[in-house]
Amino acid sequence: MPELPEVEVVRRGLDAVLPGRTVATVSVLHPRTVRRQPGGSADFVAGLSGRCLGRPARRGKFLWLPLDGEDALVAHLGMSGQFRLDQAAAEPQRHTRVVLGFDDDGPELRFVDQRIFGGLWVSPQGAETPAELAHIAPDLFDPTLDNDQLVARIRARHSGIKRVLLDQGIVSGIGNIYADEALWRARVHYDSPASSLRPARVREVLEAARQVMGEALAQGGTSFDALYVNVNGASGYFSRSLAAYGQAGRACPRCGRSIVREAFANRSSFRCPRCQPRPRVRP
DNA sequence: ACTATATCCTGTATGC
DNA sequence: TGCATACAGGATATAG
Repeated sequence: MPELPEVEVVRRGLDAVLPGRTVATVSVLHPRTVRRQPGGSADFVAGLSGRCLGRPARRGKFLWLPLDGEDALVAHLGMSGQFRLDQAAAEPQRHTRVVLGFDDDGPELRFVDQRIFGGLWVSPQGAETPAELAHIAPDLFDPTLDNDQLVARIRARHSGIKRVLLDQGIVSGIGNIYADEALWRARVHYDSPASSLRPARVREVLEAARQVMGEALAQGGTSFDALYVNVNGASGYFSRSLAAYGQAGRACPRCGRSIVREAFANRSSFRCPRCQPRPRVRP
């Protein structure tokens, strides 16, 4: 599942190949992929054709490519979205949803997405920051992030700490994997009320999230299967470094107790029962 | 305003 | 073997 490190790997892959190239052809193979485009496929094609791409930017899990002029192509990978750069003659991947061809001999850009939770759209005047992302908070690597203000916002929430970490309007880029890993590193239970954590504790959680995502990025991201790969189709290697996420029944790398899996908000949460005991104050 | 949940989607794994 | 069910979980609309 692409979270900040995986999306950043993709951004870097696109950055190496796309800037300065001009879109010649746009094929929308599944309308759902452009569901956030006002005017649908026709407006998406019209908005991209003939445009020259700039350097890709990212906020949290969102990517965007400035277009010549002031607009931008915005992308979210969702659960299973991939950008692939392949020569036009190469066999198309199953679940290819959108293809951009260019006016040169370089590779075409394919958006492949099995589950279609991802999407693409053209944001008018979105080159600087797309208006549709106004509600997405800065991520932990954003130089404009105000860490003290973030700590205060987190502590102002009446919800469990993991729910708050996953709220992209508070801090962006963290998903289920890195939330569990950060909480394991900081030895915090996912249901600890955010408002009950001391500021220093919240800072520790954020620093743990920053660290684990930084390490994951250095290893090319976390891949469990072919659903997350870079623009060349290669997997990242961080899954072998996970301490908690997906490790139910395996020994906690710190204390040896068995990691447990628990239902959490229609999904799963993994923790060490000894390092991350349930807090006395229940939410 | 804030919080929680249902929903979208498809391939894979598991159970009977 | 075949069928049904659970599961993976991003963002968002909607309900409370």
